[in-house]
Amino acid sequence: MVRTPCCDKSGLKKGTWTPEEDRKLIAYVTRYGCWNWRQLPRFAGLQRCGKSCRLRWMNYLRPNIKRGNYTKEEEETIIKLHASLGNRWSMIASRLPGRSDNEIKNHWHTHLKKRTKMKPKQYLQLDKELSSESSQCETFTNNRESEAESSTAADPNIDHDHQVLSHQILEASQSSSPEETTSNMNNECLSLSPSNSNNDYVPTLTAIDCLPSEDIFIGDFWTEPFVQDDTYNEYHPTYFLEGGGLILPNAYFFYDDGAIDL
DNA sequence: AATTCACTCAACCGCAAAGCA
DNA sequence: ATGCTTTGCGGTTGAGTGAAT
Repeated sequence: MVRTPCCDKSGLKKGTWTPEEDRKLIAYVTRYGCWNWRQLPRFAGLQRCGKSCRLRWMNYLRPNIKRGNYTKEEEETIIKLHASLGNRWSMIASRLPGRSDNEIKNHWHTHLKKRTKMKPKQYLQLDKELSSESSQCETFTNNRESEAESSTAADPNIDHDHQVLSHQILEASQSSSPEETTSNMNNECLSLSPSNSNNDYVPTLTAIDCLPSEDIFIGDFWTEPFVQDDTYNEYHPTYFLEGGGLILPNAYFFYDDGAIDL
C-alpha cells in the first residue's frame, strides 16, 4: 500500500512514514505550530522535505481528521459538490470538516465515481438540487462550529465536566475572527487516542482546533521557537479522545529533541 | 497452495498561486 | 514590476491486500 522507503539524491527520506517520524512531527507541530513547512523538518529532526511533512500532517496527523467510514450524508455531499465543482477537491474538503482533499479524492475514484456512472439521472438530479441551494458557499467556520457544538453538547457519552470545558474552549475559539480561525493552523488542539486492539501504531487524532493561540503557546514561538521550554506546567492543551472523552495534558511529555512520550 | 488480478490509498510529483523583498 | 521562496492543489504512482482462479 505504501512505497518502499528510500532516499532521494539530497539525502531526504521518502516513502512510508514511521511511527517515530510521526511522533516527531506531532510533537513539533503541537508545540511550535507549522511556522514554515520548508524549515520545519530540519528543526523537528526529520529527514523529510517540507512538502512531505505538510502532506503527512494535513492528511493523516492533523487534529480532527476523520478516516474512512464515510456516512451516506458525506458521500451524498461529495457527489453533489463534485457535480457542481468538478475535481476541486480542496473546495469539496472544506465543506466536509475532518476530511482531507486527498482522502476525498481517493474515495471518489475508488467508490463514488462508479456509483455516479451507474446512476446518471440521479446524478443530474443531485446537481440540480445543488444549483438551487441558496447558500452554496457557506463558510467552513460554520460547519466547524456546528460540528464542534454537536460533538460536545449532544454526545451523551461525554460527562458533564468535559462538556463544560469543551464549551468554554469553543467559546474562546469563536472570539477570534473567521479569517484567523480558518487560516491559523497553529491554533490546533491535539489529541492522541490509544492504539487499536492489536496494539498497532494508529495515530488517531481528534480535537477542537481554532483555539486562541494564548491558550496553547507560551512565549513568542514565532520569534523564539527553539527556546528550551521549562514551563511544561504552563502548557495546557486539552486532548479530546475520539468519541468525546478528554485526556489530561500531563498524559505525555516533550523532549528537547522533539520526541514525545505518549 | 500458488498465482494472478483488481482494488485501495498513502505518498510523490509538477505546476500554479500567493507572499515577500 | 520583477524574481525568488513557500504553500497549496490536483493528477498520478505503485506497494500492499484480498478475492478469484
